[in-house]
Amino acid sequence: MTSIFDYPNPATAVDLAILCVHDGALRCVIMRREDGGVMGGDWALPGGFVHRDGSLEETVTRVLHDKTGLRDVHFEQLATYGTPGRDPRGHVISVVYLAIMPAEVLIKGVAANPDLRLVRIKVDWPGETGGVARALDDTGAPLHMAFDHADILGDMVKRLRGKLDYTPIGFEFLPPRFTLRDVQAVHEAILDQSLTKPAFRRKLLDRHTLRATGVRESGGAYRPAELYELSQDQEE
Amino acid sequence: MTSIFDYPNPATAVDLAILCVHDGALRCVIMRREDGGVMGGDWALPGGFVHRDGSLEETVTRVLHDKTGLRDVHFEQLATYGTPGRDPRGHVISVVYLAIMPAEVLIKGVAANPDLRLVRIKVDWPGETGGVARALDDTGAPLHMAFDHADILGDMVKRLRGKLDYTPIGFEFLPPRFTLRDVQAVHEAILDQSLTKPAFRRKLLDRHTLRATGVRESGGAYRPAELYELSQDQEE
DNA sequence: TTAGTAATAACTATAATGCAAATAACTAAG
DNA sequence: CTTAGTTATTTGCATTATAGTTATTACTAA
Repeated sequence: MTSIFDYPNPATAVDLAILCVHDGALRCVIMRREDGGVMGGDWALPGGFVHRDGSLEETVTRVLHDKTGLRDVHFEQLATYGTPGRDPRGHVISVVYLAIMPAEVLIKGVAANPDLRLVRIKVDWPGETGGVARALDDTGAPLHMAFDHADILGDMVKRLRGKLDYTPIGFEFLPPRFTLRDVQAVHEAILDQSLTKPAFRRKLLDRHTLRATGVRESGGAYRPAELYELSQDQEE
Repeated sequence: MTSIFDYPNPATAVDLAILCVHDGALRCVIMRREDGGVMGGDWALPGGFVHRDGSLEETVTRVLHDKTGLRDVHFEQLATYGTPGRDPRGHVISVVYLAIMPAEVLIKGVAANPDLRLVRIKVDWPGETGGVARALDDTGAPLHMAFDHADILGDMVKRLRGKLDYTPIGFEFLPPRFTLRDVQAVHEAILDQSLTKPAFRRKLLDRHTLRATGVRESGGAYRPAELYELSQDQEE
């Protein structure tokens, strides 16, 4: 019997935007391309092909672990990109996922693989206008992204900005216990604008049900901030 | 040379949620399944496979035209579903798109194909909580959806509700000229709750730059409402 | 003990929103 | 020609949310 699988199908891949917020900026993991030079691009999002009878989520988990050694990370689907010609190897449809975690976790994962770099993501448009994003190295020089990955990173920033106010996604960038200033730093990095402190505090305490732990930050000079955590029912 | 295309890939399909608002309810096109009986489901979203070197957008246009005869319709990506076992024919990854148009346009398209029905979509959860949706026929009886299509319809409602306030997506359900009451009817149908008229007017005239045409509704009894249109710069 | 700094709280002004009523525009009937 | 009936549109007010400023508190370091 003839099956749809006997016809030439495009291949399906999963690409990951592995993210954290560090030093006041949104950062993403990019990977040096092995077969570079075919196009101009030298850097790309880490990814892998979806195997027959493997789920998209399994593929995300596999790619994430293969590249960074990390497990048990929050991820969610961004969008799917399928324009022919976007990959010079052939027709590849990429389902892109965001993987979000605290900076201290991701920095360890990136250190384990010399092909990976954790770069600053910068956009030239305000708010949720949309457009491409650039990946900047530590000196501020832009790294050229392969395929349509600059567009994908732009869509990623737009999505994060849109969800930040109405969902608890910002907390995925933080460890289980965090100060309110930490949350504000995450929001400011993603929105690329400074926010007024008291207004932000109140909005936060209203919208997401945070629980004050009573425990305070330690080690720093000056007055220590209180540590908060998400109350159980809000943790998705 | 060995290529990734020599390995068994899952097939990629595009499924469409073809939508309008009519008679105070959000409605979607569903299709009688040819090979029904394999699972319990008899109705599904119309779809088609993505051909090698064909783009996702081309596939959307093709499926839409093949099933309804319609062209030049607004569409946008919802999400991608790839759990193995969701389709009994084999491992199929579906990229789902929303296609949105005025009711009078869609009703004509559905009439052209006896396998299609335009059914009311109903959810049991408030706001943007999320969950499954049900498809109801004209008598209010639920029609059983095949595969994971009830989940997809639920995600669709959630997405529409989320975008309604912050994007001009609601206007895609309306012809180029419309009354403010028409816009309110679209919002009420999608949100499944009634809104207060003056507040809704103001929000609309602030957020989206509408232009009053000076022309008035004709034919109806009682005071005719003024017709508005989107001002050029807001039309996406 | 005291100065310095950041976290937190209190206060005030402004803007957004929700509700209720009043006015305007039209049809249809007397 | 007038009037009742119905819906569109505008207006005004009460309420709530939001932003910005200032004061207070808690801690470190000298």
